[in-house]
Amino acid sequence: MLQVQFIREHKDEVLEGLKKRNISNAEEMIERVLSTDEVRRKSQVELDNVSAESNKLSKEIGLLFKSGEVRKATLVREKTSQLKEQKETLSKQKITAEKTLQQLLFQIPNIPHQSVPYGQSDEDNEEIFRCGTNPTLDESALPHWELAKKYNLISFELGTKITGAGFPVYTGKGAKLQRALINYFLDKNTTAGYEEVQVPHLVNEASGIGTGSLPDKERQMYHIEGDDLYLIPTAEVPVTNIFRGNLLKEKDLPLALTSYTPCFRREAGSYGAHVRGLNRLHQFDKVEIVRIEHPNRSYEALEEMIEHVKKILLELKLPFRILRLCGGDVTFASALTYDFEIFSAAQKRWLEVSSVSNFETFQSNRLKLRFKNGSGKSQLAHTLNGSALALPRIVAGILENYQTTKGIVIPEVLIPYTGFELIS
RNA sequence: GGAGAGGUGGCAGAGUGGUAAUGCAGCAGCCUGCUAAGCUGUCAUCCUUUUGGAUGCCCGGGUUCGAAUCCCGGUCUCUCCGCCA
Repeated sequence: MLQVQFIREHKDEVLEGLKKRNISNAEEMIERVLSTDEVRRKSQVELDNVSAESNKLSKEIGLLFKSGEVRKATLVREKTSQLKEQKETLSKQKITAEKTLQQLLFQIPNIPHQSVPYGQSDEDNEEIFRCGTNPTLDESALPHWELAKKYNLISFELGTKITGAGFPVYTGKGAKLQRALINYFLDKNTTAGYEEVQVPHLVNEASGIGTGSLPDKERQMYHIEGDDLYLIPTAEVPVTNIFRGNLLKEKDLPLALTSYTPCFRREAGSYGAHVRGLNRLHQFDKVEIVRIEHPNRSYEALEEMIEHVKKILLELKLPFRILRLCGGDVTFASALTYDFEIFSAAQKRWLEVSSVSNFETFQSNRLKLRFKNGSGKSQLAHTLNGSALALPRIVAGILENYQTTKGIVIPEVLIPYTGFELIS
């Protein structure tokens, strides 16, 4: 959430940012924010004045009673009833304005970083890096869902039976490969300085709001009605919320955490051929990295995260590219996002396996996540996160790209984790 | 699930109707010949921004001229009992 003060003082910058996101009614939105803010401030001033007056009288009454001047005290007391009424109306006015403002602010996305390119959709994303050669498979090459069936690695049917579409069951070496990847990712992340944490997979409303998953994207999260909890769509939500409401010391920064969790997404309305197999699921596993940074070096941190994810994909020897998301594609809360896509050779398409973002103060403002800076003032920290990495599409990529006539070859770095070299 | 106790600033910790003590840490300044001590201010948020004012004691209501303090509802934590992986 942007700070009103920021919008007030950087109106043009905000408008430019919203334009980059192709928000057509940006001017109208901002005008409404500013006018509501004005109402809010005005009613606050009025309320403050009336309250000051009534406080003064209250004090007087107290003193009069103390000195035994009961009659005088009663007289003054009569005066206060009018003020009380005024106070009530003004306070209602103020609260209404505050609530309206809050709702308006909830609807305004983060301002994209200056390096974010203009664009409408994912087609306008800017490729900034490409690595590895796409393997050329022969005619008999199979997509991963066929391979999964052939080698008994994943059963989509079983998942459908137990739960529904999009909830696969991993079996035998498929399950083992999955676990190997999780351990491998966690090891890479902890070696790079991220502290491993295990967090709840259900979160409350406040946590959802804190990271920006609520209130706008309720449709993406599964909601547990009876207890009013949400299944996490990503570890980002519980992990970042560890620090909700914290006032950190400057020397505590940066904080770096990693966590493995399953992720639950409703993905309402997305069906069809390109969501086959592991391409898009309602439940999947992911290892996430999260950082809390000093604003001065959050973009440096973002670069470090990019390099880190890059290194992992290079080790796995999967062909990949990095995209800088354009204004039309960058997510609501993010200022700058880089997507990593691997090339899935049998499907002949790119699959997103990681998304690394800097949210600047957008989340920390909601979270009230601050630190005491050098001059003793509290200041909002920057939050960042990224996948390192999402499992299913990595599995898809390995199955497809590493398929041979003998079977599926396990990438070398994973062999210590799987305990086998070949799936046949 | 039942019973009891409790939730106060970054932290510690007073305050049981008269408007948030005190200590530690932090920040700024002053002073002082020794990595220290002392003094002053600052030290939650918002508005005005110059003096100032308002709000804020887990959340939401209520009583009162006035609520951290009293009443009602909720929530979380701790202790005990019960149940249990």
